[in-house]
Amino acid sequence: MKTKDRIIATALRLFNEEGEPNVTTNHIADEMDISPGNLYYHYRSKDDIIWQIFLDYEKKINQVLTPDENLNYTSMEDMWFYLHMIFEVISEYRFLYRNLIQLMNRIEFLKRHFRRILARKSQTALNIMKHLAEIGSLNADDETIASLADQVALTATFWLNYSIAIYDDNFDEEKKLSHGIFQVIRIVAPFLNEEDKENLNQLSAQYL
Amino acid sequence: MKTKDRIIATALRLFNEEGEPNVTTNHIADEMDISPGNLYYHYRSKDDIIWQIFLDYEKKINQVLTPDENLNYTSMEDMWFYLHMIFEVISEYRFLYRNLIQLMNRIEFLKRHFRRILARKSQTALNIMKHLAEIGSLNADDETIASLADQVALTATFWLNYSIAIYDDNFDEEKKLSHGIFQVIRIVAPFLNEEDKENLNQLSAQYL
DNA sequence: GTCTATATAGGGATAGAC
DNA sequence: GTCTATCCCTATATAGAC
Repeated sequence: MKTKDRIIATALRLFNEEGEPNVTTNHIADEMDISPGNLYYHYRSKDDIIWQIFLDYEKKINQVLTPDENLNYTSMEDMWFYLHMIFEVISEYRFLYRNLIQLMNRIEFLKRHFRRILARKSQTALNIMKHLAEIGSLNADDETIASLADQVALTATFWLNYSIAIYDDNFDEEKKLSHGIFQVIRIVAPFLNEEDKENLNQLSAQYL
Repeated sequence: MKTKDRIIATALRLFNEEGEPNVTTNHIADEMDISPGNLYYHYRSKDDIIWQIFLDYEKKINQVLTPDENLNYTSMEDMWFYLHMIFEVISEYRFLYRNLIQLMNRIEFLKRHFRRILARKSQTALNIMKHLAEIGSLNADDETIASLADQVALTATFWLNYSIAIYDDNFDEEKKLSHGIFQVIRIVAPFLNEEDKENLNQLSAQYL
C-alpha cells in the first residue's frame, strides 16, 4: 500500500475514532510513523485529505443509490439488506455526518456535493415507497408517502448523531447499525400490510 | 446591561450566526469593543462562557418541558403552540444543536445535562401522545406511539441541521421554525382522526 | 519520497498597570 | 472593571537537505 493511500486510510480511521476537529495532520503523520513534511508532499492541505476521502464516500454511496437490477425492493428482506448497505457506508464515513454542518461550512465543494447526495437519498426513498405502495405492501396516500420519505432520509442522516447524543459513543458498531436500520423501518412499519409486518418482526428479532 | 451579561448575549449571537468553532474570544471582545483581558476578567475560559449560555438554555427548555396547567394538549392549536415554544428555544440556542456532538465531546457537564434534556423531550412527547390516544384523537397501538415519540424527538433535535444541510442557511428564521413544526406534526398526522387532521391543514396553510 | 527544521499564524489565556 | 502587552501553545504548512 502506497503512502498516499495509507494517509487516506489512517486519516479516515482517526477522523471516525476521534472526530475530525480533534485530529491534526501531525497526529495522522505520527500514527503512520512518517514525518509531517512527508504527508504534505502527498496532500497540499488537511482539507485536501478530507476532500479525497469524501470522493471515496461519494463513489460508494452513489453506487448504493443506483438501482440494482438484482434487487426488486419488494420483500422486507430486500429492504433490510438495502438499508444495511446504506448504513454501512454511512458508518464507514461517519465523521462526515458527525460534523456535517461545520464541514459543509468550511469546504464549499463538499457542501454542494453532499447536498446532491442527500437529495438523491430522499428521492430513492420516495421511489422505493411508491413502488411498495403500487404492489400493495404499503397503504398510504401520496402525501403521507412523501412525508415518510422525508422522515426516512432525515433519520438515516442523523441517526448516528442521535444515537451518540442519547446513549454512549462506545458501544458495538454493528449493534448501532442494526439499531439505525430498525429505527428507519419503524417509520414505515405502521403502514405495511400484516404479512410484511410479521416478516419485519422476525428480522428485527434476528438482528437486535 | 452589565458587561458580564453583554458578553453572554454577544457570544450567543455570534455563536448562532457564525458557528461556535468559528468564533474566538477575541472576536467576541472585538464585537463588544472591549479588550480580551476584560473578557477574561469576567469568565475564566471560552468553555465557561458556553457553559453559562447552556445553563440559560437549560432553564428555558425545562420551563417549556414542565407541564403547563393552562394547556391541555388536546386541540391541534395547543399542539402547534406548544411545538412553537420548543422550536423557539431550540432556535434561540441553535449553535448548541449545530455542533452538538463536538460540544458534548469537549464539555463533559454539557454532555450529561444535554442527555437529560433529550430524555425529557422524548418522555414529554410520549406523554402527550399517550394522552391524545386516550381522548381518541390519535389512533395507534402502544408500540407505534413509542416509535412516534422517538421520531418526534429526533426530528425536533436535528430538524435545523437537516434544513441547513438541504436548503440554504440564510432563509427566513421564522419560516424555518414553522417548517420544523410542520415536519414534526406530519409524523403524527396520519394517525389523527379526521377532524383534527382538518384542523391541522388549516393551521399549516396559515403558517407556511 | 522522505526527513529535519522551521516559518507563520492564530487562539486561549495571564500579568500588571491604571 | 478595564486596558495593554504578551506568553504559550498548537496547528497548518513550507524549505531545503538527503
